[in-house]
Amino acid sequence: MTDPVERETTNGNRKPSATIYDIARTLGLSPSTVSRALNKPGRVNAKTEKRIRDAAADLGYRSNPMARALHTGRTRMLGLVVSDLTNPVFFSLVRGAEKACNELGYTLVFAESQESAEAESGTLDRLLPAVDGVLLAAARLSDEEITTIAGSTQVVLVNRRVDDLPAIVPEIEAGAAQAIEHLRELGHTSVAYLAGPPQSWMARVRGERLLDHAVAAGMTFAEIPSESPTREGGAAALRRVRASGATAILAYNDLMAIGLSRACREAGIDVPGDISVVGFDDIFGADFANPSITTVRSPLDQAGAEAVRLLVSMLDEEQAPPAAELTTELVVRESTGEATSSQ
Amino acid sequence: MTDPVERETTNGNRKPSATIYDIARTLGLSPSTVSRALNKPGRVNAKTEKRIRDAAADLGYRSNPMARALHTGRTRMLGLVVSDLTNPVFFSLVRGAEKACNELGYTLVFAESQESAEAESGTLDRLLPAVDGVLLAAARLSDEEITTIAGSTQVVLVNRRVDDLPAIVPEIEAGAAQAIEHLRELGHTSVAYLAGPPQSWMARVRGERLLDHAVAAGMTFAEIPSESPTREGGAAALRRVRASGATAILAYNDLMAIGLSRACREAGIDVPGDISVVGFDDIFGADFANPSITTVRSPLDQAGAEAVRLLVSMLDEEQAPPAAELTTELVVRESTGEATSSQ
DNA sequence: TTGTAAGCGTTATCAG
DNA sequence: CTGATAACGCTTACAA
Repeated sequence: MTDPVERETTNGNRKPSATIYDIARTLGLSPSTVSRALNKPGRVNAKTEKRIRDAAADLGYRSNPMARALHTGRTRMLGLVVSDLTNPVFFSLVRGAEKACNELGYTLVFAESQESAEAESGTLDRLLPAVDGVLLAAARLSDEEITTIAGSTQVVLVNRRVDDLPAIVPEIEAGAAQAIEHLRELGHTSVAYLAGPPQSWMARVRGERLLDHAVAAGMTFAEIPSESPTREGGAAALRRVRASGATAILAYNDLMAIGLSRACREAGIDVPGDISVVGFDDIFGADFANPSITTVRSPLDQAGAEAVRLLVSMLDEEQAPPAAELTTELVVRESTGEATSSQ
Repeated sequence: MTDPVERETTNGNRKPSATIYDIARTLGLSPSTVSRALNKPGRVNAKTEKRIRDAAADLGYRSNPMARALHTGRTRMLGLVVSDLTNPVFFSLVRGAEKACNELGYTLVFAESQESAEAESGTLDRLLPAVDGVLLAAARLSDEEITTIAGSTQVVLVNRRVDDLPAIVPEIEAGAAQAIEHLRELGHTSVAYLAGPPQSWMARVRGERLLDHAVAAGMTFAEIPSESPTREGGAAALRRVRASGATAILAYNDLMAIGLSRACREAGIDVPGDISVVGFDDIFGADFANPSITTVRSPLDQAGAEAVRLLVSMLDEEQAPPAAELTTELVVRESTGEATSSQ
């Protein structure tokens, strides 16, 4: 086992990279001095520090994160758990998170909590002990599961709230208000919410706020259940959408809005001529869909970045940074228009 | 430092999770027995093994991957480096890779090699020592940079070739043939390739193969440069596209195809009436864009999964698994039509 | 079948 | 300012 040749075979072609011991040996110093020089600049004689740095560069030294982690208990890795990579909303989230991680010197570890919690537990079991904390953007996890996770590691929720756990959630109230106001201006008096999955916190809350504002605007409001928060789910809801008699539909997300408006057109129902459709999130494609989708944009990339910053500040036991406002914005496109009195 | 209270404060609320020592102690066994029981089923008395497993579950034990890695040299983490998360092609890649990782008991670590190699080196420096190997789907990395990386860790390239490094690349030849054949059948005799970035291996090779087949089909072939492989890049190429006089455009990717065909419509040029547009990849949105895009689909999710499997087999020094054929498929939609003799 | 002990590469404490 | 030395949690000869 101490035989270098033996190690090499188990290592594949990965040459055993240099350690602080190697540096120490070639310089006739002690490993602890090397460690200090590399991590605590200034606490070591300037000249020796330089010699050490040069030697390190020479040998192509890179500190072994595992060894460091073993001692410090910190891996400088953050986990990101999302529920469904198929949904483009997560792209911006991932992107924002990855960017912030980089800036803060962290590495992003990735997991998709597909399907049931059972199925994914293997993934989470592997993920959790490897990271200093996790971002949870997993609508499918139950509150209990989340509480459990929060018991064993630092957690920041994204797009969801559970108890008092730290969470980054773009404003929902304002978005609902903007959407309803837009429809009101167009003369709609009868709207329906094409709901997301009942287990989804965000889907429920959007529905609630939409209801609030619709009522306040003196509108008729119906809630239409759906099979899944996807394009297929949106399309499949067509019958109930028609049956509702509403002149405007607020879909839980853009995926459903796209699916629904396409299904409408295929059924000979004009969007927005016969019916208006509003989505949420402003995902990739909402602008070039046919019709393009009027939507309430959520700054998910910012949310990802904010969540990372919050998590890191928690790890460092600092004051949380002043959370940037994650404001929502109505983007008006082709899928909404004047209410038709006919129908 | 041995004081538990002291540790707790540095740990935040993360309760110091149980170790094999804890299990050993509560059971009056030795740590090595516990380790064996958990990792080498069968090499320990069945009854004690059960006791150990129960105790482990009881204490909520999870093995510390860092500690294990320190000894074995294997972290069971794989890196995935992509060049630009903004491009939806990568979604499927990430998804496929994540899925395969799960199945094989690996964890996926994620990095975006945005911008120049300089900027990202910090990221890579952090990533490389933490993983057992990397998937490189980074068109922006130079061949030299890739060779360097391959010198220090196991590497599998995706959608690209460099020297003899292991690579997963969906068939290109067939895709080019399919696209050209489709246009030939529609009567096009004059086509142009809206090129991707010259540094991109895939962009160059697609151009070459397209040229081969266009020539073989007796077509006129022009290559149009572009600013960037994005929707904006596609739209910005409109002038040169018109100037080319080609009746059909083969865009380097769907993003460009979408951008171009939209720009055409806005300029009053009908797609496919006046000009046909073909894309590559079949990204999310290609089917609901307006017009929907005829495209050569690459199975990027399969590619991601295959790449992971290949990498893992290399790590285990096994025979590479019989690589599944990554076949390409022409998806005909609205953006292509009969060639117009006018123009 | 089980226990003992060494070592993986760091960091941190405590002397010199 | 620098050098021993003891952890960190786990695996694996080797011994019992």
